[in-house]
Amino acid sequence: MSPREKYWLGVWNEKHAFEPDPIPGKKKVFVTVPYPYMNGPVHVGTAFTALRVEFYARFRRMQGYNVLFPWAWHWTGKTIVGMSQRLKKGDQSVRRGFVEADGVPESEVEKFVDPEYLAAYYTKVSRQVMKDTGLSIDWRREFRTIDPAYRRFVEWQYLRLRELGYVVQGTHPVVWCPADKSPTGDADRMEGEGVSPQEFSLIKFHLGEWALVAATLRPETIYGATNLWVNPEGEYSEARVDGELWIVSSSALSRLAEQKHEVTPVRSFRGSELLARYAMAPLTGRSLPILPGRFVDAAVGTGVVYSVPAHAPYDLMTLRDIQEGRIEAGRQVREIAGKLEPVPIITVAGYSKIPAADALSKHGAKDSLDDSLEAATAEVYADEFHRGVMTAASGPLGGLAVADAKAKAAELLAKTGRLTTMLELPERVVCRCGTRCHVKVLENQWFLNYSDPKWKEKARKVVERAAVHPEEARAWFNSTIDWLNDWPCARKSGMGTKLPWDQEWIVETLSDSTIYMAFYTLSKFVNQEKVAPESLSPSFLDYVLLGKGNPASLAKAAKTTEKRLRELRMEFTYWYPVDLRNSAKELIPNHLTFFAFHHAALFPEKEWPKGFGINGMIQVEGKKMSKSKGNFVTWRSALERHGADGFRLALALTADGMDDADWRERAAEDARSKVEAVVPFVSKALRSAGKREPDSLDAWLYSTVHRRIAAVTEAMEQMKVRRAAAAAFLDMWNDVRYYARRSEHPRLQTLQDVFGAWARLMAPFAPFMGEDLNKELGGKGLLCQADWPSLKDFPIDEEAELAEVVVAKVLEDARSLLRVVKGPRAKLNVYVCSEAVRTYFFELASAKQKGEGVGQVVKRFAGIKAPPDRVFKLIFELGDETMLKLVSNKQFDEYAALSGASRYISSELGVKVEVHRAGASGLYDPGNRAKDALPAKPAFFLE
RNA sequence: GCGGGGGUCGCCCAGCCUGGUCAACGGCGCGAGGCUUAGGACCUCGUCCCUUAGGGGUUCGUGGGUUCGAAUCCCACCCCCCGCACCA
Repeated sequence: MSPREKYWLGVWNEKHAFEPDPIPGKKKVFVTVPYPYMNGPVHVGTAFTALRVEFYARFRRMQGYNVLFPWAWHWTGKTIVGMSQRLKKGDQSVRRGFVEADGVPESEVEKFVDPEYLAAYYTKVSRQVMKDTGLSIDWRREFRTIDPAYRRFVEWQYLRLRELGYVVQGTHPVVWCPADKSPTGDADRMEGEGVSPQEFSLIKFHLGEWALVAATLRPETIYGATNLWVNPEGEYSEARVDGELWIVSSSALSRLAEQKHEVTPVRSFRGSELLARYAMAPLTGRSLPILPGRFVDAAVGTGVVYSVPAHAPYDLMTLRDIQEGRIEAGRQVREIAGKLEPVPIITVAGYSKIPAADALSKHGAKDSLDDSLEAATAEVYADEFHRGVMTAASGPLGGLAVADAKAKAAELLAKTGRLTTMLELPERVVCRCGTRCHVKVLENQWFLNYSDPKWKEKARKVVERAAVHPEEARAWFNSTIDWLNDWPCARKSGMGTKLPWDQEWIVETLSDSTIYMAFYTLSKFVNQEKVAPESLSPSFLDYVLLGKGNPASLAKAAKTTEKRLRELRMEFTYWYPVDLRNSAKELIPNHLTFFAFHHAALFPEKEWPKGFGINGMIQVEGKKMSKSKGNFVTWRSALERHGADGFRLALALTADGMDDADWRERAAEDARSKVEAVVPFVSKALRSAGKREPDSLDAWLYSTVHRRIAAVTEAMEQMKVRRAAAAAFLDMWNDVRYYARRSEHPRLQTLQDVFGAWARLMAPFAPFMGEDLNKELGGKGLLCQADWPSLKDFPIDEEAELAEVVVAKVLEDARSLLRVVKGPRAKLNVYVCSEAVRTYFFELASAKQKGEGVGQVVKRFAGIKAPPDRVFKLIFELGDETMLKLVSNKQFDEYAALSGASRYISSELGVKVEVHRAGASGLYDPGNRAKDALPAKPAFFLE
C-alpha cells in the first residue's frame, strides 16, 4: 500500500466518515451486497459487485444522504466443512487450491483442518483487502453467520415463517452420499455433474415362486425381449421385498430400502447360479433364458436387465460375443444363445429392421466391452424415442409412437401387478469424498413452500414495486418467481443455525440469508455489547423488527432498558427498507428472488426492498475465471498490482448492465497510469492559467461540464456505473484537454471551478486521488464529505456550444479538404454565409419539421440558388435539432465565432486562415466561392 | 429442452427503447509527429476502401419486410454466453 493510500485511510477512519447512525429527519440510503462465502479469499468478481455499490454509496453520500453500507461474512453450510475434511484426508487438489490460487502460506494451510479456522482466516484477509481498497463500509456492524446473535435472528425468522405456514414438511428423493450422510449437489460431485434421479421400471419375471426383477428405462421394449442378463460375477440376493419374494443384486436391496421399500434379505449367491435358467416375462408370457452379461452393473438398478437385441446395441453385441465365442461361456449357455434371434418391434426411418445392428456397424464396435457402445446406444435410443413407431410384433402397442408406447406399456404392466418403480441415477455419481452416490428418499424434510400461489403473488408485487437496474433483469425475476418450486431449507450437516423446533436440522445457506440485511441494524449494538445475544428472544425481535408487543415488559424480560429497546426499534425503522441490493446475475434465480419472497412474507409493504442492482459475471482476459483453469485473480493480488484507485477505476470501466465484466491486466495498468496522471495534469494546467474575463470558450466549458454532471448523476442513479465513470473520468478529461489546447490564455478561475467539479465527479471512483486533488486545489475538508457538484454553478450556454460545433465542423471539413487537395495551400479563406442564406435555411428547416411543403420557400429564395437537396443533406448531417438551433438562434453569430477561432484553426491546420462574411461589400473572393457558403458549412478558398 | 441476456469498423465497448446529428462515442492496439539525452509518461493527428476542393463507395451476425430514410422498428434463421435447484 502506498503512503498516500495509508494516509487517507487513516483520515477517513479517524473522522468516522463511514459510520452512520440514524439522524431523524435526514434522508437515508441503505445499500447492501450479498455477503461472500468464506471458503476462499474475495476475488475480482466479488470486487466488481461490491465496488458498484461502493461507488453508489459514495455518490449518494455526496448528494447529502445518510448512507449505510455494511458488510458481513457467510460461513453457513457444508462447503467449508467439506473442504476442511478433504484437506484432512490429504486431498492434494484442495491443498493446491489453498496455496496456489488463494495464496495461503503453508504454515496456515496446516490449520485449515479446522473449518472455523479456515473461514476465520479468509475472513481476516478479505476484510483487510476491502479496507485497503477504501470501501466506505461501516465495519462496526460486521458479523459472521454463525455468531450467536445471528442465530437468534434466524431462529426468529423461521419461527415466524412457520407460523405463517411458509415452512412445511415433505418427502423428496435426493442424490445421496452414504459416507457423508447428506445430499450431494452438483457442486459436491467428483463425477456425474447434472445427473438427477430418473424413474426406472422394475419388471418382475417369474422364476418359480420367485420374481427375478429387471430394471429398465424402456418398458415398451418388453415385446422384443429375448433373454435376461445378469452379471455372473455379481452378488445377488433372494429377499422379501414389500411382502413379495424377489431376486435382485445385493446392492439393490439397500437402495430399495432407501426408497421406503420394506426389505428382508434371505440369502445371497453369485450371479452365475442363475445362468441358463428360464424366467417368464409378463404380458408376452414368453419363457426367457438367463444369460451372462458382464456389462450389467450390479450397483445400478436391480443388477438384472432384459435383453432386446434388435434395439439395444449392448444386448446385440453381447449376444454375438457369446454366439461367436468371444466370451467364454458354458456349453449350455452357448447352445441357448445360439438359438436366439433379435425380435424387431420398432421401425425408424433411416434404419434397417434391426437398428442396433446398424448402429454397431456405424460405430465399428468390436465386442461388448467396446467404448463406442455408449454412443451407439444413445443414438439408437434417441432416434427411436423421437421418430420410432411400434410394429405389430409389439401386440397392443402396435402402431403407437414410441413416446406414447412407453406410457401404455407401463399401464399394461401395472395391471398385471408385475411392475414397480424405483428411482435410479442413469449415470455414475461420485461424491467429492470419493464415495459412490445413490438415490435416497428423504422423509420429513423441511421446505419453504415457494410454490404457494399466494406467496408468489406477493413476491411478484415486491419486484413490481422495486426499481430494477438494469430493467432487462425484471423479466428474469418474474419468470423465476413463476418457476420456483418448494425449496428444502434445512439439512443435517455443516455450519449454521438449527431449526428451533427440530434440532436435527440446520437452516441451509440460501435460506438463512434472505432478510439478514435487517440484522445490520442490530449487529452494531451487539458488537458494542449494548445488547446481549441471549436477550434476542422471538418476542424481543418481534418488537424490534415488527413493532409488536410492549417495550416496557419486553425490556424487563431481556434485562435491558426500555430506552435501549426503543433505540433498537428506531435504528431498524430508520434504515429499513433496503434501498439497493446489488449482486451478480447468477443470484437472480435463487438468492435475490428468495430475498423478495421472505420480505414479502415477513414484513409490511413499507419495509419491502426498494431496488435491485444486477451486474454480469467476471471474466479474466476474456475467459471464465476458475481455480482449475489457473486464472483465478484474488482481490489482493490485483489491488497490489494496480493500487486502490487503479483497481477501482479499472473495474468501474469494465461493464454495465448484465454484460459480463472482463478483467484485463492491460486495462488495469492503463487505468492506474491515467489516475496517477490527473494531479500532475491539473497542476500543470493551473500553472499555465491566468486571470482574465471569461470568454465564449469559458462559457463553452462551463456549459459542457453542466452536461457532464447531469450525465454522471443520471447514470449513477440508474446504477450505470461504467457510463458514469467514463463520463466523470474520461470525457471530462477530454473536455479540459480541449479547453487547454483551444484557449490561448486559459482562465484560472474557470479551471479552478472545473477542476473542483471534476474532483467531485471522480471521487466515488478514485477517492484517494480525489482527496489528493482536492487538497491540491485548496479544498477544505474531506472530498468524500463534500457536496456533489451543482448544475447551477455551470450554466448552459447555447451560443458558446454552437460556436464550438461550428469550429469543429470547419476544422473537420478543412482537414478533409487539405488531405485531398494537392494544389497551393498557403492561405485558407473562409466565407461565412450571409444573413439571407441563414433565413432561407431557417424557413426550410422549420417547414420540413412541420411537415409542410418546401416549394414556396425555395421559390421565395430562388436568388440564393442553393438547391434544396444540398440543404437537406446538411440538415441531416447536423441533425434537425442542432440545425434549428443554429439557424434560429438570433444571438449566435457564426462570423464572430469563426473569426474568434481563426488563430486556433490556423495553428491546428498549419495554414494561414482568414474569415470573411459572404455578401460584404468589397469582398475578397478571387475563387468565386462565397456564394456556396451555407450555415455551419462556410465556403473555402485555398490559395 | 425451458428461462434470461447477447452478436457493432483489429480487440474491448457506446449507440438500439424515443429511425435521420452514424463511417458510427470512448478505451486498447497500431502508424506518424511533438516533447524528452533516451525510454516511459504526456500531447496532437491518422487508423473500412477509393478520391488533386471539402466528395463517393461498402459496412453494424444472416436473409427478408416496413419507411423518403434502418445499426436502430417488424418477421425468420444462424451463432455465443448465463441459469435450470437440496448448492454457494
